[in-house]
Formats: sequence, structure tokens, C-alpha cells
Amino acid sequence: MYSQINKNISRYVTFEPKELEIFNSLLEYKTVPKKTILLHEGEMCNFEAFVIKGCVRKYYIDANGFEVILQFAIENAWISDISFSIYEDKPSRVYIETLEDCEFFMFSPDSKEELFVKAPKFERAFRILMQRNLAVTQERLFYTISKTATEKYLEFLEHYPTLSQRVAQHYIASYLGISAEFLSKIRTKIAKH
Amino acid sequence: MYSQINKNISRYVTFEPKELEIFNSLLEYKTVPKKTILLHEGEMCNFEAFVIKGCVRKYYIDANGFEVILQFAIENAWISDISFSIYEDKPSRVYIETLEDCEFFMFSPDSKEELFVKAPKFERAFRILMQRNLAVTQERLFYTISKTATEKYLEFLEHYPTLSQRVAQHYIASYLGISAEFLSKIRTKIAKH
DNA sequence: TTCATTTCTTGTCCTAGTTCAATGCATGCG
DNA sequence: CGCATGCATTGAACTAGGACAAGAAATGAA
Repeated sequence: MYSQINKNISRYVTFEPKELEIFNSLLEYKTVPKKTILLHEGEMCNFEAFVIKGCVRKYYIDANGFEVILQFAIENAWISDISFSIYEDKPSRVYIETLEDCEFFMFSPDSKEELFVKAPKFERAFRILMQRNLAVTQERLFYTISKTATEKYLEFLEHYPTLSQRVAQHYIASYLGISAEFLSKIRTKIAKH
Repeated sequence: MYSQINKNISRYVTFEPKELEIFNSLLEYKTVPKKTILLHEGEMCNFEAFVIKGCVRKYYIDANGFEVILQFAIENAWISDISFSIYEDKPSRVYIETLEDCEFFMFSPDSKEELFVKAPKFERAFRILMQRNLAVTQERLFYTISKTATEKYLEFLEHYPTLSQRVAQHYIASYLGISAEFLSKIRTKIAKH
């Protein structure tokens, strides 16, 4: 049950079995049905969720009421609005919603503090996780600015090969920053080579 | 001399004078003339630089040879390509260049390791710095996707009030992801109310 | 001070992507 | 099973912003 998450957290730092045990004891297993909103705008985000199974999206709602998807998380990914709310006591501006029935390990800020006290090496692992997250976001910003819609879509397919089968097209359009109609046009053009 | 950087690093974690002394002893002071490239694409980024004075830009070059500015750093900001190169041994895809004569404190990966051993509380401070960085990048991604060029420019002016006086317009255009010509048109339109 | 180089502005034409609307297609639910 | 709601597709008209070109203004080096 814990093998997935232990593998994930050990990717850049090696832990003793004992340390992993402490880590695992601080996680809360949770199943959530699809279309459940885990975090509303204006709430404090008091969790980091590791996706064991399922698919989640994180999104903003812009001034005109349009959703902009910032992140999809599938198996073995973390999702949270860690960036602001946990450490700054600012309410979140994002929503987090399950798109499929999900299984999570939920990790609370308190548990995280406890973990860092009991096994300080985890501080490092979580810092590196954060760095990778930053790198990915930065890369996405670059793509958003400098690539055409078609290029972005092809890149998306390559990067998330399973996701285009699992989530609705208009979510992918929202992630790419284009209209659902235009994505549809791109797809028909690609299909005809 | 160290007051600026100590204030910066103490923003979310409180340190003993002794700890700050260790930190300061590991920094290297450096002055760099304007238009100097600190990091070329393909190199390893082996520093994190704290800007004491001056202005720096970090940018990608896209497939068509266009520069896309990811970040400006002015006084009291950190700049690095920390996200990839330091921890993954991957060469950097970005350039970092001074736009004005600059004073820095340079912080190397080795010094950072040494610091974390001698004063582990810094691990936490640097993790939080990273989180803020992620939050800012995420916010920018949202703006890039969901706002018009005019809105982005006005937001930029509000957020970096001094920067529009200090750097060339076409750099700002590149940061906003629009052409320099179009920014000029936006500016004349704004000027006429 | 002068000349050269870079930066900014303005105009014209062009295109990638949007908006709106209509239609057919799934799929989930009573 | 039938119906309703959401989803994808397509087309037509529109627009934000880009590309190119040429001139004006600013900066800087000698």
C-alpha cells in the first residue's frame, strides 16, 4: 500500500526503512468520489495529497468566469495549493477537484512539521519536490508564451499520453489556454495529417 | 553589508546571530558590469545569486531565436536556475544576464550543503523561498493565459513600479509575451487615456 | 561633437485564435 | 427505455496581436 508513495519520496533522497515508517504513519488514506471539490477558492489549503489512483485538476476562475487549469495530477503525483496557503495564512485562489474516483494519501501541515522534527531528512526531499514543481511550471510558462496552440497540444500529448483519453477535451483546452472549439479544429487538422 | 541579505533570509524563519554569521561566511561578494552573461544555455548553473544592487534578467531562447524573459531580479531578489541544473546535473536551458552594473552575494551548491549541515534551520528558509518562487510563477502563468496584453502591462507596472524606468521596453514586452511594437501601441493608447 | 547603434513609434497588412450559433453525439439518470 | 444534459464538431464573422518596414529619438563611444 505504501510502496508507491515511498518510491516517490525516495526519488532524490535515500531513506532508512525506519524513516519511511514514520512518514507512512503520518499519512491519512482517503477515497474520494469523482467530481468532488477538495479545495474551494477562499479556503485554506490544509493538505498535500498524493494521488494513489485517479485524476485531479487544479484551476483558477478568471475575471470573466472562465476556468484556467493549472495542473492535472494523476497516479504518483502530488497536488496541493502549497504555494500560498499553508505557509502564509492566505486563503487560496484555486480550486482542486477530482475528475475520477480517487484514492489519496493526505498529508497535513501538522504532520509535515512532525515529520521534519522526527526525520529531518524529509525536509530535503520535500524541497527537491518543490524545485521540480517549479521547474515544470517554468517550462510551462515558456511553452505558453512561445509556442502555437498546435505545438502546445502535440507537446501535451507527448507529455501526458494517457490523459487525453481520460479527461474531457475542453479541460485540455483550458489547460493549454485555448478555446475548446479551436482545440477541436486543431484535432481534425492533425487527424487528416 | 550583510543586513539586506539577512533581512531577506529571516523573512519566514528567525535565526540566531550565530547562525547568520555562519551563513554570511559562506557567501561570496562579487561585482559584475552590465551586459555580462552569468549563465549560458548548456552550462551548469552553479550559483544562487542574491542581488544587492542592480538588475538581472533570466531568459530562454525559443525555437525561432526569440528571447522569452522568465524573470527580472532587482535589489533583494534571488536569481538562479536552481530548478534544474543544481540538483539534476542537467545543463541549463536558460541565460542569466546583468542589465545594469551589479553587486551580488553568490552562494554555491557546496556552500549551501555546508550551511545545511552546520545550521539545518536554513533548509527550511530556502524551502519557503522556493515555495514563494513557485507561487509567483504560477500566478504569472495564470495571468499569461487569462489576461489581455493591456491588462498584463498594467499589472506589470503596478507590480514592478521602478522596473519600467530601468529596463528597455522590448525587455518588458518579452517578459509579457508580446511584441515590442504592440507594447508601444498599448502605451500610446494608455497615454491618451 | 559627431557618428553609429540601439530603442521606440507608427502605419499597413496579415493570421492565429475567439465568439457565437447550430447540429449531431454520448452518456448518465429516473 | 427514453430523455436531458453535457460534449465535440463545424462554419462564419470577428479581433487581438504579430510581422514587416521605415522613420524618429535616444544613447553611447571615440
